[in-house]
Amino acid sequence: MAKRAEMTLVWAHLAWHLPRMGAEWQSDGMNIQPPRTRIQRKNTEAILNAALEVFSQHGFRGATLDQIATEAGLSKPNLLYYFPSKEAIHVTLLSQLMDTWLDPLREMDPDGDPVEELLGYVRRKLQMSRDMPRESRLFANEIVQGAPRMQEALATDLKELVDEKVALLNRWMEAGQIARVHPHHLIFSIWSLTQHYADFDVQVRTLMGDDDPFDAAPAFLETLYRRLLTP
Amino acid sequence: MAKRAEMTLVWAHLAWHLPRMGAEWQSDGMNIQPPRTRIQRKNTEAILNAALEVFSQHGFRGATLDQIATEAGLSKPNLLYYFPSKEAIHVTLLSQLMDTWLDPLREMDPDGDPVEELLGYVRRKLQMSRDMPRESRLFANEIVQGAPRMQEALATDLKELVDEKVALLNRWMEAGQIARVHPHHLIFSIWSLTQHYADFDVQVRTLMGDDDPFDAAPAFLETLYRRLLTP
DNA sequence: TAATGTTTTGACCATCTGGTCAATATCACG
DNA sequence: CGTGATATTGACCAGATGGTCAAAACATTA
Repeated sequence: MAKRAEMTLVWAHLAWHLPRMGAEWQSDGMNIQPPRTRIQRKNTEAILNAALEVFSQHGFRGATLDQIATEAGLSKPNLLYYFPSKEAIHVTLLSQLMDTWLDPLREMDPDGDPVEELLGYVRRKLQMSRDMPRESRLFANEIVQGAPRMQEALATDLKELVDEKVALLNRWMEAGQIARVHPHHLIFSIWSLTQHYADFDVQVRTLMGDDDPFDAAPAFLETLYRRLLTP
Repeated sequence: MAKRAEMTLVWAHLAWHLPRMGAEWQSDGMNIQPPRTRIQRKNTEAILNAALEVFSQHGFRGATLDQIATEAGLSKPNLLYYFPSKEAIHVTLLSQLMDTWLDPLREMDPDGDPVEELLGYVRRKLQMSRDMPRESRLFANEIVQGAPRMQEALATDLKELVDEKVALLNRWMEAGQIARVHPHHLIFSIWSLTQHYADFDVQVRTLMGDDDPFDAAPAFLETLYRRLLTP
């Protein structure tokens, strides 16, 4: 089972600012607690939320620290008190959200009914496009532009998880429990079909007028995948 | 039949620079010829090609005039001799490519065999992702960020064409020639499944290793749409 | 080749933007 | 309440970037 990528020392930089720290958690080696004071917790949270908003809408380069700071209700220098650079905010966001993003795939259960497991995955993924469009667009922006800050994660964490699930799909196909299709392409199809509703939201809504795309999407995707996968 | 969007006076700005012009084409009212001299043709072409490269990779905000100029083999002021601003280049690119982008959909023939027409559309669209990934990413960048410079075109030209094809799909479904599915979602599915290979190229290739995604994609999509659409 | 139209460029400018820093304000706790 | 730790800010800076301009170089053609 692919492990969740560790949240590797996202807060390490704060150690720079912070003169010396209470022994109870300094001595503890790897076990560094993220935001320590009440204020730190509140502000880092506000910053990451603001950054998600701004980065997802304008991309890394198109976002400015001033925008993020304003959105977070802080001054720019104050922002930079919590994160050492614009890039650090972006990287933190990406790695922090990576896990959440992959959870639906992780949940696909080798012991469940194959078609239902896949349909469940599709459903969860669609739900995520509906509930977390900003996260979807954050990743879309990053990957469309060649994933300059994420290739590492793609080649390691993501690949590991995908390889594992591809193997599972292959087993299901060999057992005749789902139709034989190219497993990688099957997974890509689920990603593209579901994330499309978040990433291309403007286009979809412009073309559908008043209809909410998410009304009919679940049924459409269920039909599609039942017909594709039923052996 | 939805008309091709007119290339509305993309070159109008050049009229500013150009002192006075020979009567043979000045007097001709609307009929302004795009690049007039040999050099103009060559340079505007080089600029648009360079801009496509740079914008598709970095997005509007992430691209710089210097990058585009260098890529085009010109100096920055020289660039601005041909286009009045960065935005003008971007807009020109978008509207110039819009037509090409929609051609595959236009070609879907009301009098052909429905399933084959749709499969043909899928095939053409996939081919375009393979042959014109930069164009795909240019649009992806624009739309993910809310289509700030394209909403107009989406709501008019694109909507008109899509409405027309949705009507066609509905007729086919009522005649029992293809399975009944939500026509808008059907079209979106084709867009997302095919463009995914261009827009998320890095991710797809990272996960597939040495396999070329475009080897198996046609068969995968053919299977998918045959199973979905065969009544 | 002179004259006119066209293209190219170096130098320059204003603004934006990521980031620094020293000083000040606020907080937490003995 | 005092004191050290934490948080916030105004002023500032350097480099990047979109864009201008006048002058120079180059073409074209009469």
